[in-house]
Amino acid sequence: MNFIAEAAAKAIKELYNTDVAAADINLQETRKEFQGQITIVTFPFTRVSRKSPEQTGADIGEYLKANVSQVEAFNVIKGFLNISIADSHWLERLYTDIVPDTFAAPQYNGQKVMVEYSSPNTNKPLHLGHIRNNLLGYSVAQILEAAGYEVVKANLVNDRGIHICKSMLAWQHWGNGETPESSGLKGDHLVGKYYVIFDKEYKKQIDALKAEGQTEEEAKKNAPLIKDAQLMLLQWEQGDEEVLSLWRTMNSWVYAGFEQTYKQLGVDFDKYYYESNTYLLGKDIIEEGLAKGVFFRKEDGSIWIDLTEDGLDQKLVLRADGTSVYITQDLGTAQLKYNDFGMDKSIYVVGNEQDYHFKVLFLILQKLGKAGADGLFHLSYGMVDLPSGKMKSREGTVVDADDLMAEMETTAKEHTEALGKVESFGEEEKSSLYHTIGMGALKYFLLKVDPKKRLLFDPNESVDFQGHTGPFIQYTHARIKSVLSRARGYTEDKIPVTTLASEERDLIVLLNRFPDTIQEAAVGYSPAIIANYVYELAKLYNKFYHEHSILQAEDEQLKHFRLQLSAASAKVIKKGMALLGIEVPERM
RNA sequence: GGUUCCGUAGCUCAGCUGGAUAGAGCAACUGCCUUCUAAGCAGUAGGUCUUUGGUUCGAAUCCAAACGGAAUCACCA
Repeated sequence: MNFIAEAAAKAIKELYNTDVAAADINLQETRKEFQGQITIVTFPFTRVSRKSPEQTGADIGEYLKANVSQVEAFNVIKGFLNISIADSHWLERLYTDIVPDTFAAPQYNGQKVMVEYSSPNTNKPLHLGHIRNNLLGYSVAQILEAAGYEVVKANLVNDRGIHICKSMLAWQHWGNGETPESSGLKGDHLVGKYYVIFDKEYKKQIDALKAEGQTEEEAKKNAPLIKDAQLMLLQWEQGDEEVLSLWRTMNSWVYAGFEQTYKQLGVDFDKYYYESNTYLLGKDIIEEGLAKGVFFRKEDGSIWIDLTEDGLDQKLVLRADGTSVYITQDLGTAQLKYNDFGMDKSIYVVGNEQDYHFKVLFLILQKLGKAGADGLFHLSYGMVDLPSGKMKSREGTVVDADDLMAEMETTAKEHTEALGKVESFGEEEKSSLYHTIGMGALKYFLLKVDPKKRLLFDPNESVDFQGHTGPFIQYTHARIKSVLSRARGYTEDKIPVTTLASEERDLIVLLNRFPDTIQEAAVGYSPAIIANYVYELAKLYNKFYHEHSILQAEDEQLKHFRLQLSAASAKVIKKGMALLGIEVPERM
């Protein structure tokens, strides 16, 4: 709608002899209770017009009508100038922009971006919080790609550390050689089971020591199990073959399990990083920082950075014994990623509980003057809470990812069967439909909310299938496809329609906004913007569908026009949902 | 205690680069399937936008303070 802003700027120049940049003219959509599609707020210009808001609006309106061919009419209500754009302009948009296959196709912007997401620990299965992370990361990657970036999806697997040793140790003690095959358990669940066992036994030992008179703190340190776990970690770091071999075995179980879950979720990665390979990185960066005077060494030999001038604290970056801490690794990994891909931007999809960590990490990289440091971004999302509060894996109050997905499919099946529309479907088509709908409901539920906000999930209240939901949008798509298939073909030619019904015009106006919406979502790293847009589109299409007959339109030409409009709507719904990682069925 | 984030209808959320009478969905109530898929459409009801100040022609939106909630401030990751 740039031409309106430019014309309005010209109008102000000629009418009031004042220069206003077109970009400074605030255009908004006309509210639906008024005539027109575009509204200019005239209050800001009363200063230069020295007239009332009404008169100013009328002046500019007259000018636009006289000088801009697309402007057909206008009305002024208080300080609002509502402009009606001629239907010919909207039809032009439809046929030259929206209908062609190239609509909203990515235009490479010359930039490369890495999106790191998922980044699981290998000692327990994925839960609902990980699902939000995975869906966000995958969707943001799709959105950035659609916005013109070259995208690398990365997964940094936390496959080492004390937590994995805990699972390994418990398995050695109480596993009796159990394997995924022998137990029938998915590998990640099997390993998770031993993590829980470790914790239970560890607590028993703590209680026993406390009964002997030790304090809680002492007991936690002195329990034999935790000492064994620490010893095992040391052995792992020294390359003890027995420990390494068990570690490899158990990790391979977990990976097989994760792969299955990722497949169900429909997410994937271009590059895997493993902490077992990266945990020693970063030490050369510490040296570099010392040399540059960014870091300093304390008397005990530990190395720190002072961030008090930036409103933060002093932060340890290397222990006195020369071993890494979390941030040491992350410094090294950031460098490794940049060396591998040389990306312009690097997005970390990590929960907001790590806000402080990333603030520090990015600040350090900037102070070191690292290439790419300005392109770092922490996509910080809110935790998923249950009505009872936070999910805690040790207390068993987590919503397991695999269980939840299975439940969603079952619920989708029940809903669908109750509606009795799938009698003609084959078994394979049915089960694939249930998966599509169940995952659609879950994904949409999680993605429609602003990533920054915390999310409340009530396991007792099933995810809806009606209203502002994934299945509603999927249904709208299937509904359009059904009409299109009944039409047995339609012309691709431009139909010489002259006037549009209001629902038709509204649809074109909304479809026309899709490319801008993608950009907006990319800038804000927000799938929620896409989710809300697609919902609005589906809602509007259903209104159109209800108000106007397509196949029984007044004449052949109108019928073809409405079929084209319907096909365009289906296309945008499908593309929009794909940006969320949600599939859309041909029929349901 | 310091820092950061959040507070919109009974519930879940949009709206936040300041603009018209604050919008959806769920739940409740009312209509609409002999007509292209009723997982739909239309309607009724539901609001001190946490509170108080400030800036402004104009504030849910910006600023400040208070209240309420969350996270974080580890030689854990």
